[in-house]
Amino acid sequence: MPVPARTAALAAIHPIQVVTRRTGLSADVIRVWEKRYGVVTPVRSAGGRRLYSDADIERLRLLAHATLSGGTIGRLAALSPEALAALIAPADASTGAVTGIDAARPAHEAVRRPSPVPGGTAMTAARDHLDTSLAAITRFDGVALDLLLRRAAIALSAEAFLDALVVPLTERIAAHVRDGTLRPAHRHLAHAVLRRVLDHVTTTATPPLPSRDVVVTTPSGQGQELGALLAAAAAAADGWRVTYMGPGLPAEDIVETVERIGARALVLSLGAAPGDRVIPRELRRLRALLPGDVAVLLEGAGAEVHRSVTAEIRAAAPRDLAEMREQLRALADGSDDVPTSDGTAAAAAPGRGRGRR
Amino acid sequence: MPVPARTAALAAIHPIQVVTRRTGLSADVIRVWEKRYGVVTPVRSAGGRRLYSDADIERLRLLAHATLSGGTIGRLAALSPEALAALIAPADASTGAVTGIDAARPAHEAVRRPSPVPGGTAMTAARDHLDTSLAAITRFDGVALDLLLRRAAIALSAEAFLDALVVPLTERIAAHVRDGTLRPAHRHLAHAVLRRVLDHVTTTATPPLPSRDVVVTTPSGQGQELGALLAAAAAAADGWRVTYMGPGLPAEDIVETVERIGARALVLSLGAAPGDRVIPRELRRLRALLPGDVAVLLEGAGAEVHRSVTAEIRAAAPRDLAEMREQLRALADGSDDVPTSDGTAAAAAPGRGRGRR
DNA sequence: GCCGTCTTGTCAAGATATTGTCTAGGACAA
DNA sequence: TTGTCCTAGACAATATCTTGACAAGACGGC
Repeated sequence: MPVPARTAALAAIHPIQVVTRRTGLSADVIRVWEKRYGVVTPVRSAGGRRLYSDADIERLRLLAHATLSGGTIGRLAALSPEALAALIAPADASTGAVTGIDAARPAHEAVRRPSPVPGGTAMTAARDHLDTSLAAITRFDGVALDLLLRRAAIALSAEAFLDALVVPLTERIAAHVRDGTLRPAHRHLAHAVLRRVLDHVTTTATPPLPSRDVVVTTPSGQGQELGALLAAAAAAADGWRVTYMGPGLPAEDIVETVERIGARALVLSLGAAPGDRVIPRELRRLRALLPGDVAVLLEGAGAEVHRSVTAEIRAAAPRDLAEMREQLRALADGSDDVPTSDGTAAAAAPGRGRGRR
Repeated sequence: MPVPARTAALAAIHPIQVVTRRTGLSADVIRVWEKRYGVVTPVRSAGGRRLYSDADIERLRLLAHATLSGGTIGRLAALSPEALAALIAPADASTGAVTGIDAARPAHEAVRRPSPVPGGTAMTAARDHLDTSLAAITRFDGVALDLLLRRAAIALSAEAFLDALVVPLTERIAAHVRDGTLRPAHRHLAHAVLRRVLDHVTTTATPPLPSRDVVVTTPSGQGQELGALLAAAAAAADGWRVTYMGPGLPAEDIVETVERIGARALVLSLGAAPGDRVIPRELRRLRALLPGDVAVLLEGAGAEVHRSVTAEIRAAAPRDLAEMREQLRALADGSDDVPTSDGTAAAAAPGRGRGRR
């Protein structure tokens, strides 16, 4: 195996506690795996303490994921990193993306993925994270929440993190604020942290190499950006190169962004704002200005509210993140059609070029 | 290891207490780190007292943050600033990104980074960053901009990064959009990236230890959050523990946040919105609800616009970041003796040792 | 189905290593 | 004089290490 020439990455300097955080394994397990199966061979400090390299950590994390999928460590321990990755990839491709981030190492290869279902274990794991996160919010501990979420993003797959943790978390927060268990200030704090973490997930999960481009934003008049960030993170974890533009973009600027980037898809996040007059107008203007072959996805509660306009501008309206993923994938698989919620094919006027420079 | 002749331009003039304030480390720790691990080598005054340069402080802050993630100071101390930064922001997927994209040129160029912190040339260094950043914006390259800014934040000191790069950059962008050289879409892109980077700077610069707390937000009706993030980053770099709450917070929620956290100061960022009726009302409500010993600072163009209210609610109105820093520092110095009129959560009483962890 | 064996994660105890804080005695600065 | 800073050493709190034991499942044979 070729040795990467990155000094920082080579440095084997992480004490076991860091490995604990980044792999989700207990220190005991890490040690016993080393002793019984020789999964890694960390160097030792002068005082005899184990010092792990990023590569060690990466391998441990791969193993941890692989065992979650059912294999026994005794057998997996002998496998090469490639074999491990191959084993995990079919079950959970997003791992590759998120993994690449922290370990700064593995390639961004397998972006394809068949079965989206993370599995029952991931759900229960996510529930734990959910409870601890809520506890942190309750005691108004933003730092702890930040840490917990980042850790969860690593421990869980990107998909599980978003679907089984972030989404339920925001819903629970909203519910608690409604029934008075939490104050609005709690929600603000949580949202501030969530924005930060989601932004982080998005940028780190975004594949560096040229790939399918998608622009994510919120139309003019929409201030709520959590949904947009969620969509951005989901798209990024799914192998799209995301350009996130923040909330409240006028139609002209959206169009210009899409054209300059040459994006194939545009995801707009719409909060529920019944009776809103601005949004429908912006959406119509958007479709008029937008190249015909750019697919438009309306994410969030607002898509339901403005359903007639949604149909009118030939936009897809995924019900949730899972549906959005499917539609994005359909888009990526070469078909220019995005299935709309009611089944009609949306978008795609392949004849008209988009006139890129 | 080349030993660069230290330019007198970057005066090493800070006594240890300033370092204490700006890093969140106790004087004991700073001294013992120097003695045991040689993390910095401050010059001495005629009387034998340590005098720290800004670069020293920056390094100490990086180290303090790096230890937070679990690394042991004994090993971290030997690391280069680049390696440290990579450790703190393991999310360096963007590095891989650009490396991969223009892989045409050898990676060495990126690794062999130049100029740590030249004193008098700090401004020229910042000018370079400014130009390259503007170029990235012009060609609509958000990924490159992100990378450039993060690098600059490491290469320059936090102060220089904010004052000599970010602030001028936003001004130049605004000017270019005005005169038509850049499109609004460019500005949106740049702001989206800037928000992300500033948020990152804020969190990484915020001292992990209990220290003086400040809450940064934007009052209800203010959507623009770049200024608030800028102020947050500046305060964090100055040793305050920042709780950033995002834009558009109603007075009640601001007050509740301040009280729950036990913050000593509140920074509100106000954009220029002449004729605004909501802001003055919110500000008055705020002062009425807020504990009397909480200092209020109004940052941004809006403070000028609402000058009468500013005076009425006994708020400071710094003209720029430098002035805000001064006022914050004065607050930090003076309040040692100021008794808390209200018995709420005595916060961090400085002076004696502060509890680690 | 039942029972022994193997696998695997967790825990305990006793010893070291590492690190932050504190004390004491003295010097310097305003 | 008073407050800040310096050095050196002592000390307490964590983190980690090693060895060994053990419980819960998984598995295979009867």
